[in-house]
Amino acid sequence: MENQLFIYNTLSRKKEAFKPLVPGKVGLYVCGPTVYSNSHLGHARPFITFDLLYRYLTFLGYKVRYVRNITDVGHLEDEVEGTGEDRITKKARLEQIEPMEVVQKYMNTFHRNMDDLNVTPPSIEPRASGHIIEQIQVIKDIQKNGYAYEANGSIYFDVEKYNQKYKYGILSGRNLDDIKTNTRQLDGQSEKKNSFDFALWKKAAPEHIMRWPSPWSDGFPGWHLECSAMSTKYLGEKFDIHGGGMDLTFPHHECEIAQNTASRGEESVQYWMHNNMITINGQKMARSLGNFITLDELFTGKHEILEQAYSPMTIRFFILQAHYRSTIDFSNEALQASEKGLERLMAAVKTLAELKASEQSTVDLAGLEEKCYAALSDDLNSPIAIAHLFDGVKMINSIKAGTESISATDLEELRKFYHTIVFDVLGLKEEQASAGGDNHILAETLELLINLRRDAKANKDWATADKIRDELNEIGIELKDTKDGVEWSLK
RNA sequence: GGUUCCUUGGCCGAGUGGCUAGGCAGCGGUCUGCAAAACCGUGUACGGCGGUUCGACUCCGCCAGGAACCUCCA
Repeated sequence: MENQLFIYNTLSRKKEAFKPLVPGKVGLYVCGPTVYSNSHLGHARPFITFDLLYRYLTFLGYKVRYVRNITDVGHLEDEVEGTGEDRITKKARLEQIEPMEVVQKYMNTFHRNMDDLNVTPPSIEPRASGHIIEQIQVIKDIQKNGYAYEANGSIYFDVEKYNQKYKYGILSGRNLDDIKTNTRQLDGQSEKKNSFDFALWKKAAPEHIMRWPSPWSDGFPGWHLECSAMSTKYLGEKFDIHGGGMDLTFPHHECEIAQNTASRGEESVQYWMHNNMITINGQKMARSLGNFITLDELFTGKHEILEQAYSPMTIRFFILQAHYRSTIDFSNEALQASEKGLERLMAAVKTLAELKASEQSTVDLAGLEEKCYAALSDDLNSPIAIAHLFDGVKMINSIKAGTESISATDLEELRKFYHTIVFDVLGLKEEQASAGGDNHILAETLELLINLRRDAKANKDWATADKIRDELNEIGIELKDTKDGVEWSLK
C-alpha cells in the first residue's frame, strides 16, 4: 500500500497514520439513522463521507467489514418521569400504525435514498431491536464491574464512579468537574444519582408500546447501548474506525466509550472520525430545528426554497466538494454550481473515450494521479482531489483540441485512472438525462419538429426555425444545435 | 455560562510561513444564420488591531461577528 492514509482522529485531535489492527483488514462502524421520518440532506453527509472512506480503503487494497446500524428501538425525547415517550412510539401513535411499521417505512425510504446517492450498502446493517439480548448482556457486564445501579426497574450508568478509575470525557475534551458545574439540575425527582448519569435500561411506562423483557423490568435499552453491543458483536472488542456526525461526539460516543470500558476494562476504537454538519443560512440543518430539506424533496424539487430539482449525483458531488470536517452551507447557488461542475467532469469522462493517441505525451499524467491520491490519503481531502481532476479535464479537452497530445499507453492509463477515481472511489455515476427514450411518442414528435426546423434552416427561413425552437423552449423543451446534430432535453 | 471551532475574491469552497487551489457566476475569445451549449483564456481574496519573523492569509495575543456541543440530533 504505497499511499499511506492519514486520518484525523477525534480522540487525539490530530491526523494520524492509519494502521489497521489486523494487516490488510479494516473494521469500520458508522452510526446509522434513527428511522422515524424521512432522511434529509444533513443525513446524506455522513453516509457519503463514510462511503468515500469505505471505497478508498477498498481501493487501497483493504478488506473492509463495514457495519452501519439502524436505530429502531426509539430514544426518549425527554427525561421527565412518566411522560417520556420515544420518537418512534410517538410517530406511530400519530400515524395510527405499529411502531415497527414506522420503522419499516422509513427504513425503506432511507435505503432507496442511499441507493440513489450511490452509497454502497454496508457489509452488515444490524438493527437495535434485533440485539436486545446482546445489549442486556453489556448491562450485566457493566453491573458486574460495579459501574451501574438500579432504580425502580431502570439501570443507570454511574459516571462519577467510572470517572474515579477511568476518565470520562476523553473524546469530547470535557472533564467531569466542568460537567458538574455546568449541568443544571432540572429534574428534582429523578431516579438518577447525578444528572450526568445516563440510562442503560429504562423501565417502560404502561402505555409505552415498544418494550422487551429484561431481568430488571419490561422496558427498552438506553440510548447509547446499541452501538456498544453491535460493534462488539460484529467487529470484535477492538476495531479500527468508528464514524458518525460531529453532533454525536457528546454524549453518544462519549457514553459508548464509557460503556465499553466499564464492561471490559478497555476501549474498543482506534480511530474516531466525525463529519461536520450541513448548514442552511449558517445554521445547522436539523429535524428538531425544522429547517431541513428531505432528500426526496431535493430530488424532485418540491420544496418552497428550492429553485429546481437536484439530482442525487449533484448532491453527492456537492458534498464531496467540501472537506468532511468543514461545515457546508446549502444554497441553490451552491447546488447549481455543483451541478454545472459535475456535468463538466462527466463530459470529460465521455470525451476520454473518443481521444486519439499520438506518438508521445505532452501531459504529466503521473503527476496528476499522484496528486489526487495524495489528497485522498490526506484525511480524505476530496475537494483537493476533485480540483486536480478538473485540471485533468483541461488536459483531456486540450488533447481533444489537439493542443496537447498523449501516447497510447498514457491514454489507456488516463482512462483507467478516471474510471477508477470518478466511479469507484468518489462513487459518482452517469445519470440519464431526462431526454431518455422512455416516451416514444414525445421522442418521435420532437424528431418531426426537429426535421421541420432543419428544413427551414436549409432554406434560410430563420423565422420558422427560431419559432420552433422558442416555442418548444416555452413548453419546457430545450433544443441545442451541436456539431453532431440537434440535441433536446426537458428543462 | 462552560467546552470546541470558524471568519478566504460576487457565491460555494481548499490550502500554505515566501511559489496558480478548484468549481459556479462575470468578462474576453473560438464556434454558430442567431441563440444556447461546448471549449479556451482571465481577475482579484484571505474579519479588525497589535506582536513574532528577513517575510504572515498562514504562528501568537486581543477585539468583533458567527457556529457546534453541553438535551434527541447525521
